[in-house]
Amino acid sequence: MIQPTEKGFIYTGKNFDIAQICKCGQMFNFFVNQKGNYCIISGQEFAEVEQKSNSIHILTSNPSYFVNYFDLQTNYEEIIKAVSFNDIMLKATYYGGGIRIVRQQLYETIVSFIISACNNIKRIQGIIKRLCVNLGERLQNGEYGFPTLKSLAEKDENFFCNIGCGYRAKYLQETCKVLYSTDILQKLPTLNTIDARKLLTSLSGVGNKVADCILLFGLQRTDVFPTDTWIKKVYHLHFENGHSDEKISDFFVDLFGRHSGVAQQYLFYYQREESLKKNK
DNA sequence: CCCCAGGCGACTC
DNA sequence: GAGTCGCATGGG
Repeated sequence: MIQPTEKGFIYTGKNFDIAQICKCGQMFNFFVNQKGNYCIISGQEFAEVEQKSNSIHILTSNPSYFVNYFDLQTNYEEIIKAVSFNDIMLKATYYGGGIRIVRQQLYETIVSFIISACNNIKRIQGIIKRLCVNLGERLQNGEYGFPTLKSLAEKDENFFCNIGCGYRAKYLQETCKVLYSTDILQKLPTLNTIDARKLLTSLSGVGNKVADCILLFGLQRTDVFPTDTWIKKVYHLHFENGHSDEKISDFFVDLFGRHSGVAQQYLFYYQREESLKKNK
């Protein structure tokens, strides 16, 4: 399944599509290079992913980091079987069968999803890129890593404003400072999902939806179901009309249980790609 | 010009 | 607890 090479490693397992992984809205710090390969920056680590028909070539100086990052020890075929019990999920898992939930660094996830609030994905990527170029360390290949928490905590509201964060500037400044000067980041992984969500929503700029994304993408809690505008479309099209975000989230957690977060990614990707196609 | 984007916080009742 | 509103900025 995982075979080391001189330049990284090769993955020959199932359920891996790098375009789907990048486009399902879980991470923002990536780009497509001249060869058409997806390049991922996570923290200070970098990987170029070459998707071939029967194998995934991952070029990186830190293979073990990306074996963990891409969640390669988890069997997604089992999860797909478990959640594909109705028509819409059969379609969504067929459509996005190569999605995996990547294991991102916690503070990077918190910062990224504060930026994501009421924002579009292109602009989120632009803001994060500017964060990296302004504050991140330069990597060997000329790209910039994600800034350290310390460097973020030292910046004032004006800095975040100037790189285009809009009204999220204050949230970012406050939360980075709090994360740097407390033990919240160390404590979060030790808490159960309910208590971790409570602690997360005490942070500036973190409400229920952003907290659920942090729980899912930064703390690997798949028993949550982030409800955003795309999920609301799915809910209204295939289930019921109305209801608060909170109720929609509860409905889907009841439906999907411990696989809720993964199911959410299939539905998000399916609905968003379908909508984008129609608008072309 | 418009509406929308992986919402949040403050305020109201 | 639920409903409204302002918030910055850019994509389409």
